[in-house]
Amino acid sequence: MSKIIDKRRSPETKERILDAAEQLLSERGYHGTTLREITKLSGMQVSLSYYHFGSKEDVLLAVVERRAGEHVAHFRRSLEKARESSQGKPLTVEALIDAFVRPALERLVQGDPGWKSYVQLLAHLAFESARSDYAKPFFRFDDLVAEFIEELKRILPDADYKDLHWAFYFLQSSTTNALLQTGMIDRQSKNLCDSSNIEETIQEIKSFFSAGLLALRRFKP
Amino acid sequence: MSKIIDKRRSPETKERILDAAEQLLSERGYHGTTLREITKLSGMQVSLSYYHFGSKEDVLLAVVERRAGEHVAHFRRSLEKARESSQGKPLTVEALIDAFVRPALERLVQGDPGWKSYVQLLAHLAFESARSDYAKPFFRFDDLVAEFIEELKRILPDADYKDLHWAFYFLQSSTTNALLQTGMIDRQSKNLCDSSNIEETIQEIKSFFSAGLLALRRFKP
DNA sequence: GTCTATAATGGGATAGAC
DNA sequence: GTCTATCCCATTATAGAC
Repeated sequence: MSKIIDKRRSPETKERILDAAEQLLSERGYHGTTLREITKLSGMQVSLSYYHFGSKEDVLLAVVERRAGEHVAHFRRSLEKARESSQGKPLTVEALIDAFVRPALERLVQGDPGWKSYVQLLAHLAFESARSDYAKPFFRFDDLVAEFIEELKRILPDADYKDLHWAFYFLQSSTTNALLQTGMIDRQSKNLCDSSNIEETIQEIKSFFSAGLLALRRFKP
Repeated sequence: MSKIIDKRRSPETKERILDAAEQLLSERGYHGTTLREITKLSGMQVSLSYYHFGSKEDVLLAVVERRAGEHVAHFRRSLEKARESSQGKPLTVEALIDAFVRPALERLVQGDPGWKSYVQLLAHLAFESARSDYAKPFFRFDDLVAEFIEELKRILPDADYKDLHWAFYFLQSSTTNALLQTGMIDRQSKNLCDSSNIEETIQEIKSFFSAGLLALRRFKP
């Protein structure tokens, strides 16, 4: 009882380091962030990050792994819910797109700032996976994408798989870019568009991409 | 005549450093690249990069500035050519999209590997401009985008400016992502789609986005 | 599990001879 | 304009006391 606060609680320490790492990695990138900054922000010692995780790359790994399962599960539930709502009938294209873009985009404005950092970090990693070693091990979304593509094929049975994949890829690109909230579209449109408005973003994605997808049906017998 | 090769030619030195910097910065990012690596790859001394440019950030700046003028001019010529081909009549949506995506995408496969590095570096900077200080000063594309939007409005006079901006933003996102050649779509589609095939990429972008854009016309009076 | 101290390396940047 | 040498500091990572 000599101390009011007992700092010796490993679980909290780990979480605090991960929280700080998540924030800084998403803001500054892997090479732009140091363990000193991370541990300083978390109020911990540098050596603790080595004790708990092993190396800098392991910290990044732990940051991603901490939420990865729930994140993927959220997508899957979202697709399930959409299917249930349609009661056996094929989904509408809009409902499918909504089920795909909402789980990630809503993280930007819902409660926990850690989730916002997480999805933005993932978005950056998706783009950096083109070049960087450390960004590769994180992408287990292929199965999930395959499920969405299959659902699309059910809605648009006469569309080519190839065209469907390309279209879905464009949807992914645009959604991932929207997650970053670069402010580019606000600037380009002289604030006619508001990328910080998530419902506006989702609505524009849905109406544009559903039109593009539905067109795949029309001219291909 | 005591030496066969006279290394003391500043113009060449600068260009060599810029060539190496361009390549490494596009492959590894700003924080992931060191001046030591750059000058080593170029066969020069570290101190020369300071003599010729001033700082690491100035090297990045010089890399971008070297080609920026020609790059923007290339876009503008591309739009001009499309207008000329249409002989006074409004462009087709497909022709406009082609004029926008081709200048950058063709750099990936046409001759000079420096240009490929340059456009990929720019693509990365576009995404990093969300967070990184050093990436901001590079984007002078707003006027260019405005011209494309105006041309779109001429083709689709009954479409909202807001929807047009969002649609064009999705086109930009998808094109920029395609420039990175992450291989994601190839993997997701089990090689049904080939992102290294530039004509396939351009064709898919054109057919998908022209359908989406044309739909903006239909349901909005 | 947490701390202090320190190793070992590599980073950006500069001085000064040639 | 180019070279060698070096400064100074930040970085990842580890050793060892508590």
